[in-house]
Amino acid sequence: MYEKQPCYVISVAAKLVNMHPQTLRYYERLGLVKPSRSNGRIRLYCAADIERLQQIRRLIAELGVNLAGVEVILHLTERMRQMEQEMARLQGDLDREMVRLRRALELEGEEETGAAG
Amino acid sequence: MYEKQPCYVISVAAKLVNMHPQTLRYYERLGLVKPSRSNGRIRLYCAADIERLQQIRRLIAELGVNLAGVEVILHLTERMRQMEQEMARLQGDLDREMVRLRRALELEGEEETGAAG
DNA sequence: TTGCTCCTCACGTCACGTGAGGTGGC
DNA sequence: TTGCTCCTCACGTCACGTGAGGTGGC
Repeated sequence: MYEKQPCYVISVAAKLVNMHPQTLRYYERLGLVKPSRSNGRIRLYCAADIERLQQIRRLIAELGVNLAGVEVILHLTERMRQMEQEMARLQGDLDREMVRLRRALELEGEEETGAAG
Repeated sequence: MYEKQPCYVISVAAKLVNMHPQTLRYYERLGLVKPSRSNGRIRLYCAADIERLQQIRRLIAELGVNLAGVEVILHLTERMRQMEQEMARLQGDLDREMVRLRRALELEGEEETGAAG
Protein backbone atom coordinates (compact mmCIF):
# COMPACT_ATOMS: atom_id res chain seq x y z
CA MET A 1 0.00 0.00 0.00
CA TYR A 2 2.97 2.30 0.36
CA GLU A 3 3.39 4.47 -2.68
CA LYS A 4 6.85 5.71 -3.39
CA GLN A 5 7.32 9.44 -2.75
CA PRO A 6 7.73 11.21 -6.07
CA CYS A 7 11.14 12.87 -6.38
CA TYR A 8 12.48 15.17 -9.06
CA VAL A 9 15.94 16.04 -10.33
CA ILE A 10 16.84 19.69 -10.43
CA SER A 11 15.74 20.42 -14.01
CA VAL A 12 12.27 18.97 -13.39
CA ALA A 13 11.94 20.63 -10.01
CA ALA A 14 13.00 23.95 -11.51
CA LYS A 15 10.30 23.68 -14.18
CA LEU A 16 7.67 22.69 -11.58
CA VAL A 17 8.30 25.82 -9.53
CA ASN A 18 9.18 28.01 -12.50
CA MET A 19 12.69 28.80 -11.33
CA HIS A 20 16.18 28.55 -12.75
CA PRO A 21 18.15 25.44 -11.73
CA GLN A 22 20.99 27.69 -10.60
CA THR A 23 18.57 29.48 -8.32
CA LEU A 24 17.65 26.19 -6.68
CA ARG A 25 21.34 25.43 -6.12
CA TYR A 26 21.79 28.92 -4.73
CA TYR A 27 18.91 28.45 -2.28
CA GLU A 28 20.37 25.17 -1.12
CA ARG A 29 23.73 26.82 -0.54
CA LEU A 30 21.99 29.35 1.70
CA GLY A 31 20.19 26.56 3.57
CA LEU A 32 16.68 27.52 2.46
CA VAL A 33 15.91 24.14 0.87
CA LYS A 34 17.53 20.81 1.63
CA PRO A 35 16.89 18.27 -1.12
CA SER A 36 18.19 14.75 -0.60
CA ARG A 37 20.82 13.30 -2.94
CA SER A 38 20.91 10.07 -4.93
CA ASN A 39 24.19 8.34 -4.15
CA GLY A 40 25.15 11.56 -2.44
CA ARG A 41 25.44 13.28 -5.80
CA ILE A 42 22.29 14.19 -7.69
CA ARG A 43 19.83 16.48 -5.89
CA LEU A 44 16.36 15.00 -5.42
CA TYR A 45 13.44 17.31 -4.67
CA CYS A 46 10.49 15.60 -2.95
CA ALA A 47 6.94 17.00 -2.70
CA ALA A 48 7.72 18.85 0.53
CA ASP A 49 10.75 20.50 -1.07
CA ILE A 50 8.64 21.58 -4.02
CA GLU A 51 5.99 23.03 -1.75
CA ARG A 52 8.60 24.91 0.25
CA LEU A 53 10.02 26.30 -2.99
CA GLN A 54 6.55 27.48 -3.98
CA GLN A 55 6.18 29.28 -0.66
CA ILE A 56 9.56 30.91 -1.12
CA ARG A 57 8.61 31.90 -4.62
CA ARG A 58 5.40 33.52 -3.46
CA LEU A 59 7.14 35.53 -0.75
CA ILE A 60 9.74 36.77 -3.20
CA ALA A 61 7.63 37.37 -6.29
CA GLU A 62 4.40 38.61 -4.72
CA LEU A 63 5.69 40.43 -1.67
CA GLY A 64 9.23 41.38 -2.63
CA VAL A 65 10.74 39.76 0.46
CA ASN A 66 14.46 38.96 0.35
CA LEU A 67 15.96 35.61 1.31
CA ALA A 68 16.78 36.60 4.90
CA GLY A 69 13.17 37.64 5.27
CA VAL A 70 11.95 34.41 3.70
CA GLU A 71 13.83 32.43 6.33
CA VAL A 72 12.35 34.43 9.22
CA ILE A 73 8.84 34.29 7.75
CA LEU A 74 8.93 30.53 7.16
CA HIS A 75 9.96 30.05 10.80
CA LEU A 76 7.21 32.36 12.03
CA THR A 77 4.49 30.71 9.93
CA GLU A 78 5.62 27.31 11.20
CA ARG A 79 5.31 28.56 14.79
CA MET A 80 1.88 30.00 14.01
CA ARG A 81 0.78 26.69 12.57
CA GLN A 82 1.82 25.01 15.83
CA MET A 83 0.04 27.65 17.90
CA GLU A 84 -3.13 27.11 15.91
CA GLN A 85 -2.97 23.38 16.64
CA GLU A 86 -2.38 24.11 20.30
CA MET A 87 -5.37 26.45 20.33
CA ALA A 88 -7.59 23.86 18.68
CA ARG A 89 -6.48 21.37 21.33
CA LEU A 90 -7.20 23.82 24.14
CA GLN A 91 -10.60 24.66 22.69
CA GLY A 92 -11.38 20.95 22.46
CA ASP A 93 -10.37 20.42 26.08
CA LEU A 94 -12.52 23.34 27.14
CA ASP A 95 -15.55 22.04 25.24
CA ARG A 96 -15.17 18.59 26.77
CA GLU A 97 -14.78 20.00 30.28
CA MET A 98 -17.92 22.02 29.85
CA VAL A 99 -19.86 18.96 28.75
CA ARG A 100 -18.62 17.07 31.82
CA LEU A 101 -19.49 19.99 34.04
CA ARG A 102 -22.97 20.21 32.59
CA ARG A 103 -23.49 16.48 33.16
CA ALA A 104 -22.21 16.75 36.72
CA LEU A 105 -24.59 19.60 37.45
CA GLU A 106 -27.47 17.69 35.89
CA LEU A 107 -26.72 14.68 38.09
CA GLU A 108 -26.73 16.96 41.08
CA GLY A 109 -30.06 18.35 40.02
CA GLU A 110 -31.51 14.87 39.51
CA GLU A 111 -30.39 13.77 42.97
CA GLU A 112 -31.95 16.89 44.45
CA THR A 113 -35.24 16.39 42.65
CA GLY A 114 -35.04 12.69 43.50
CA ALA A 115 -34.60 13.55 47.17
CA ALA A 116 -37.44 16.03 47.02
CA GLY A 117 -39.84 13.75 45.12
CA MET B 1 -2.61 62.71 36.34
CA TYR B 2 -2.23 62.47 32.59
CA GLU B 3 1.38 62.86 31.59
CA LYS B 4 1.99 64.24 28.16
CA GLN B 5 3.30 61.65 25.68
CA PRO B 6 6.92 62.43 24.88
CA CYS B 7 7.41 63.23 21.22
CA TYR B 8 10.58 63.80 19.25
CA VAL B 9 11.45 65.69 16.08
CA ILE B 10 13.25 63.78 13.41
CA SER B 11 16.82 64.62 14.44
CA VAL B 12 16.21 63.46 18.02
CA ALA B 13 14.31 60.37 16.93
CA ALA B 14 17.09 59.51 14.50
CA LYS B 15 19.68 59.71 17.28
CA LEU B 16 17.50 57.64 19.63
CA VAL B 17 17.28 54.78 17.14
CA ASN B 18 20.72 55.35 15.66
CA MET B 19 19.49 55.97 12.13
CA HIS B 20 19.88 58.71 9.56
CA PRO B 21 17.06 61.28 9.43
CA GLN B 22 16.76 60.64 5.70
CA THR B 23 16.24 56.97 6.46
CA LEU B 24 13.32 57.83 8.74
CA ARG B 25 11.79 59.96 5.98
CA TYR B 26 12.34 57.11 3.55
CA TYR B 27 10.58 54.62 5.85
CA GLU B 28 7.66 56.97 6.21
CA ARG B 29 7.38 57.30 2.46
CA LEU B 30 7.14 53.50 2.25
CA GLY B 31 4.48 53.44 4.97
CA LEU B 32 6.57 51.58 7.53
CA VAL B 33 6.29 54.28 10.20
CA LYS B 34 3.63 56.95 10.51
CA PRO B 35 4.73 59.78 12.79
CA SER B 36 2.24 62.54 13.50
CA ARG B 37 2.95 66.11 12.42
CA SER B 38 2.90 69.37 14.35
CA ASN B 39 0.73 71.83 12.42
CA GLY B 40 0.81 69.28 9.65
CA ARG B 41 4.44 70.05 8.97
CA ILE B 42 7.07 68.82 11.39
CA ARG B 43 7.23 65.05 11.97
CA LEU B 44 6.74 64.00 15.60
CA TYR B 45 7.85 60.53 16.68
CA CYS B 46 6.12 59.24 19.82
CA ALA B 47 7.29 56.34 21.99
CA ALA B 48 5.39 53.77 19.92
CA ASP B 49 6.99 55.08 16.72
CA ILE B 50 10.43 54.85 18.34
CA GLU B 51 9.79 51.28 19.43
CA ARG B 52 8.60 50.32 15.98
CA LEU B 53 11.75 51.84 14.50
CA GLN B 54 13.84 49.79 16.94
CA GLN B 55 12.07 46.62 15.81
CA ILE B 56 12.65 47.51 12.18
CA ARG B 57 16.28 48.23 12.94
CA ARG B 58 16.76 44.86 14.61
CA LEU B 59 15.20 42.98 11.70
CA ILE B 60 17.40 44.78 9.20
CA ALA B 61 20.68 44.95 11.08
CA GLU B 62 20.65 41.62 12.89
CA LEU B 63 18.79 39.44 10.41
CA GLY B 64 19.40 41.14 7.07
CA VAL B 65 15.70 41.35 6.25
CA ASN B 66 14.67 43.89 3.60
CA LEU B 67 11.84 46.38 4.01
CA ALA B 68 9.22 44.23 2.29
CA GLY B 69 10.13 41.45 4.70
CA VAL B 70 10.00 43.81 7.65
CA GLU B 71 6.44 44.71 6.77
CA VAL B 72 5.34 41.07 6.54
CA ILE B 73 7.17 40.14 9.75
CA LEU B 74 5.70 43.01 11.76
CA HIS B 75 2.22 41.91 10.65
CA LEU B 76 2.92 38.29 11.56
CA THR B 77 4.35 39.10 15.00
CA GLU B 78 1.32 41.29 15.70
CA ARG B 79 -0.96 38.36 14.81
CA MET B 80 1.10 36.03 17.01
CA ARG B 81 0.82 38.46 19.90
CA GLN B 82 -2.98 38.36 19.49
CA MET B 83 -2.96 34.56 19.29
CA GLU B 84 -0.95 34.36 22.49
CA GLN B 85 -3.51 36.52 24.27
CA GLU B 86 -6.30 34.34 22.90
CA MET B 87 -4.49 31.23 24.13
CA ALA B 88 -4.00 32.70 27.59
CA ARG B 89 -7.71 33.48 27.67
CA LEU B 90 -8.63 29.94 26.57
CA GLN B 91 -6.27 28.44 29.14
CA GLY B 92 -7.83 30.62 31.83
CA ASP B 93 -11.34 29.52 30.82
CA LEU B 94 -10.25 25.91 30.89
CA ASP B 95 -8.70 26.25 34.34
CA ARG B 96 -11.83 27.89 35.71
CA GLU B 97 -14.09 25.26 34.19
CA MET B 98 -12.03 22.51 35.77
CA VAL B 99 -12.26 24.14 39.18
CA ARG B 100 -16.03 24.36 38.79
CA LEU B 101 -16.19 20.76 37.64
CA ARG B 102 -14.14 19.60 40.61
CA ARG B 103 -16.43 21.49 42.99
CA ALA B 104 -19.50 20.04 41.35
CA LEU B 105 -18.13 16.52 41.68
CA GLU B 106 -17.21 17.13 45.31
CA LEU B 107 -20.74 18.31 46.04
CA GLU B 108 -22.06 15.16 44.40
CA GLY B 109 -19.73 13.06 46.58
CA GLU B 110 -20.83 14.90 49.71
CA GLU B 111 -24.47 14.33 48.91
CA GLU B 112 -23.80 10.65 48.31
CA THR B 113 -21.88 10.19 51.56
CA GLY B 114 -24.54 12.26 53.30
CA ALA B 115 -27.20 9.90 51.97
CA ALA B 116 -25.15 6.88 52.98
CA GLY B 117 -24.32 8.16 56.47
C1' DT C 1 28.08 11.30 -28.31
C1' DT C 2 24.16 13.62 -26.22
C1' DG C 3 22.13 15.59 -22.37
C1' DC C 4 21.96 15.71 -18.10
C1' DT C 5 24.43 16.49 -13.49
C1' DC C 6 28.00 18.80 -10.61
C1' DC C 7 30.86 22.99 -9.38
C1' DT C 8 32.88 28.06 -9.26
C1' DC C 9 33.27 32.64 -10.99
C1' DA C 10 31.62 36.91 -12.67
C1' DC C 11 28.49 40.28 -14.03
C1' DG C 12 23.87 43.02 -14.48
C1' DT C 13 20.13 44.78 -11.88
C1' DC C 14 17.68 46.63 -8.30
C1' DA C 15 16.57 47.87 -3.37
C1' DC C 16 18.35 50.62 0.06
C1' DG C 17 20.57 54.23 2.32
C1' DT C 18 22.38 58.63 2.33
C1' DG C 19 24.70 62.89 0.60
C1' DA C 20 23.80 67.14 -2.01
C1' DG C 21 21.22 71.00 -2.91
C1' DG C 22 17.69 74.24 -2.37
C1' DT C 23 13.22 75.99 0.62
C1' DG C 24 10.80 77.85 4.60
C1' DG C 25 9.43 78.92 9.43
C1' DC C 26 10.67 79.33 14.55
C1' DT D 1 21.63 84.79 11.07
C1' DT D 2 21.84 80.06 12.76
C1' DG D 3 20.03 75.64 12.88
C1' DC D 4 16.58 73.18 12.32
C1' DT D 5 12.70 71.48 9.17
C1' DC D 6 10.83 70.24 4.58
C1' DC D 7 11.46 68.26 -0.19
C1' DT D 8 13.64 65.84 -4.60
C1' DC D 9 17.38 63.90 -7.11
C1' DA D 10 21.30 61.08 -7.75
C1' DC D 11 24.75 57.94 -6.73
C1' DG D 12 27.38 53.93 -4.26
C1' DT D 13 26.81 49.42 -2.46
C1' DC D 14 25.24 45.00 -1.92
C1' DA D 15 21.98 40.97 -2.38
C1' DC D 16 20.21 38.25 -5.83
C1' DG D 17 19.80 35.77 -9.92
C1' DT D 18 21.74 33.73 -13.73
C1' DG D 19 24.96 33.02 -17.70
C1' DA D 20 29.51 31.09 -18.83
C1' DG D 21 32.75 27.65 -18.60
C1' DG D 22 34.62 23.33 -17.47
C1' DT D 23 33.86 18.27 -15.11
C1' DG D 24 31.93 13.68 -14.66
C1' DG D 25 28.70 9.71 -14.77
C1' DC D 26 24.40 7.34 -16.81
